[in-house]
Amino acid sequence: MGMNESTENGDSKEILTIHDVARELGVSASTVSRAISGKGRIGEETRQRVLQFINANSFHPNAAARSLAQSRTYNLAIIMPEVRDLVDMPFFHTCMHGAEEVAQANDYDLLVVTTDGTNLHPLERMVGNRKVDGMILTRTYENDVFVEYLKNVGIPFVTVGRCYDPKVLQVDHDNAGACKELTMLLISRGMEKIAYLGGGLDQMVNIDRYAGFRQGYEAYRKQPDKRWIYTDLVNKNQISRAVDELLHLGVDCMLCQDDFICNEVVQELNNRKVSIPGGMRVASCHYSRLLDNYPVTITSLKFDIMDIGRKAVQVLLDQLNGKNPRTLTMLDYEISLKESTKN
Amino acid sequence: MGMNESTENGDSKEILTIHDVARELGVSASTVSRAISGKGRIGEETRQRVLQFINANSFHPNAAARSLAQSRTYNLAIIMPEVRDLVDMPFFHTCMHGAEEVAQANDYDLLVVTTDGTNLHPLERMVGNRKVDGMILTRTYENDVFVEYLKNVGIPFVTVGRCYDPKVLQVDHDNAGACKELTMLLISRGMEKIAYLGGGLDQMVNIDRYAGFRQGYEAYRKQPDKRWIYTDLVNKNQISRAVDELLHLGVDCMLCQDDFICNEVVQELNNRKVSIPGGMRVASCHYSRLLDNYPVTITSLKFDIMDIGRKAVQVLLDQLNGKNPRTLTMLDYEISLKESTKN
DNA sequence: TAAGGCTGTGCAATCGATTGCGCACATTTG
DNA sequence: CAAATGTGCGCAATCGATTGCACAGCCTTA
Repeated sequence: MGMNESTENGDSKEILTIHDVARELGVSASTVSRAISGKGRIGEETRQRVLQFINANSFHPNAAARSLAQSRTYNLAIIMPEVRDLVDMPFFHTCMHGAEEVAQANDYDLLVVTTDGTNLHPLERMVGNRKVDGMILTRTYENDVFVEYLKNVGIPFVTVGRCYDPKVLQVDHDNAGACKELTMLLISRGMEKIAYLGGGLDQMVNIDRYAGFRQGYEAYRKQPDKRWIYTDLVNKNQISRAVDELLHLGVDCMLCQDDFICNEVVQELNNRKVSIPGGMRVASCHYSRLLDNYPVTITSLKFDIMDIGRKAVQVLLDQLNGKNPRTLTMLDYEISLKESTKN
Repeated sequence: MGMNESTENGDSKEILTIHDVARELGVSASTVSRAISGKGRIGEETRQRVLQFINANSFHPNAAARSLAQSRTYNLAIIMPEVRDLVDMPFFHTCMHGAEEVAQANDYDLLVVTTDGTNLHPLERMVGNRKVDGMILTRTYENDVFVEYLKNVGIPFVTVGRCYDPKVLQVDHDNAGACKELTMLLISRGMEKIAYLGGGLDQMVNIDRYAGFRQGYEAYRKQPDKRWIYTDLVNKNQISRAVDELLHLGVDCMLCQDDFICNEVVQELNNRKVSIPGGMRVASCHYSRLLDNYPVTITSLKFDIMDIGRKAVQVLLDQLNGKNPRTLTMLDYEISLKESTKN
């Protein structure tokens, strides 16, 4: 071995530090740091030399040391509901992937944390720990404990979906606007008696969609009959009964709050041999591939869920970088008009 | 203000360091550290006093500082496939939640990283960074680049699902064993001509299930007819054609590699007005709620997917803690015998 | 040509924990 | 009672980056 100690032995298993790099290049560690960060004064030539070496040896500065020095972790947490309610997990997961995409593009990492919505402990640990720079809350309720806690400790965070506190950073689709537009469209297509099938008004999204439905009617200076409106459907039996009652009442169209309810409604109609759209028109305020199962294509609102995660991270990063993002970010939607509402 | 400077001002927004705690208690930082970690020599009384203070003030040691000192991050990464193939994302997500559950229980955090399966860059960053102590690979292929890379750099990792390299830590359900048992059960129930509908033999799980099917036949010293066997079904059309052909061949039973294929098969049979189990028996080597949509209940294998994530983290933690876990961990399954295979 | 400004770089402190070592005191032992 | 052993705790170095400050060398400018 004629070479010096710093010989790389075949494959470079040893992970370099900034000092190794400095020594190798005959400069000081500060210089290397400045070359990487681009902050501080440094000669252009030196800078290139360092950068080149770093790329060639795929050096990455130790995350812990950097965090400690900068008080910044380059980590974000996304708080997910527990898996129990599997039905709408795809929403959260898709959202998560959107978040991860943007995080990764900005050299941030995303920690997943699931909670039951009441136990603050995991959050407290992360906050005390200083393990993340900010958080994304994927599901919040009225007077949410997490929201209140995070406001209190002053950690940057964003809610996915509208938050009861307008001062909190939040990203959402325009659920109300979308449902209003859809309702108006249905009315304009000649539907006179539109039933609304919803449930779970403890969640903002459901509140907004229902409000949108009402606004759609109001825009035409009309009123839906109270008997056409359900806002407490949470299981199959209730939906089944609602469908029965609405068929008796002779409504034109069943506007479903979401894909699950819509899926049930379509099946109930199938079971009763009611054809769509011949015997009944159906629309959904949210699309998912659940609605792909049927021979008839379903009119629905389409929200790009990944976008919500992407935007949430963007907003959070803006906040962390001192740009002041708008408090409420509204995302676009699309109305997909299909056979199920042909008149 | 008669009190000293360290007065807590209403709510304690300031995050404490170990030194603050030490000063407050009139001990040294080392003592606090030892009280928390339980390592080193420390008097029991002091220990309790520190612990009590820490709990009362919800102190958590700074993660970055701890990482730096210990060269341990208490982070794990889970590498997820890209969202493109949404169909089997639920598997990965469920797995992720299992992993997160055990991680959280052990005061570890879980980073989600999605990759396209070829781009090493995100992994290289995490390794160079030292941002995680170990990784979980949720999907691996023959001679997987990630597996080879991680073996090379010597970071602890576990694969979800069987790995081509038997020396790698891996956690899986006993797919082969389960399919063998299911096949035998079907044969024992009088099915003579069992068709196998599968596809995607580039993935271990599919290879294993198919192998299990063959073993089930072999255990009875029988052979399935070649024409009953499909191992290349990847889209609806192919499945539709396969169902046609198999109906012509007059098979007894259609054993489907997974829930998606099974779902298609059931629909195709419905479309052709073939009743189940009257006209054809159907079984699936994997259950999901996709199979809940039908009036007839479907015989299937049930694997607890969260378990696979849980176990993956357990194995990884064992590895990190110096216990030598077994290389291959096999998980239990359940055979759910339902109407669809009544003879 | 001396004074002042600018540039590139290194020194050394710092972030907040962990941990080997040594000291003081208490307890046991011959 | 002196020596040996054990216990509890503090000192200070360490992990690997970042960053304010000082200094050397060069370029302006009067």
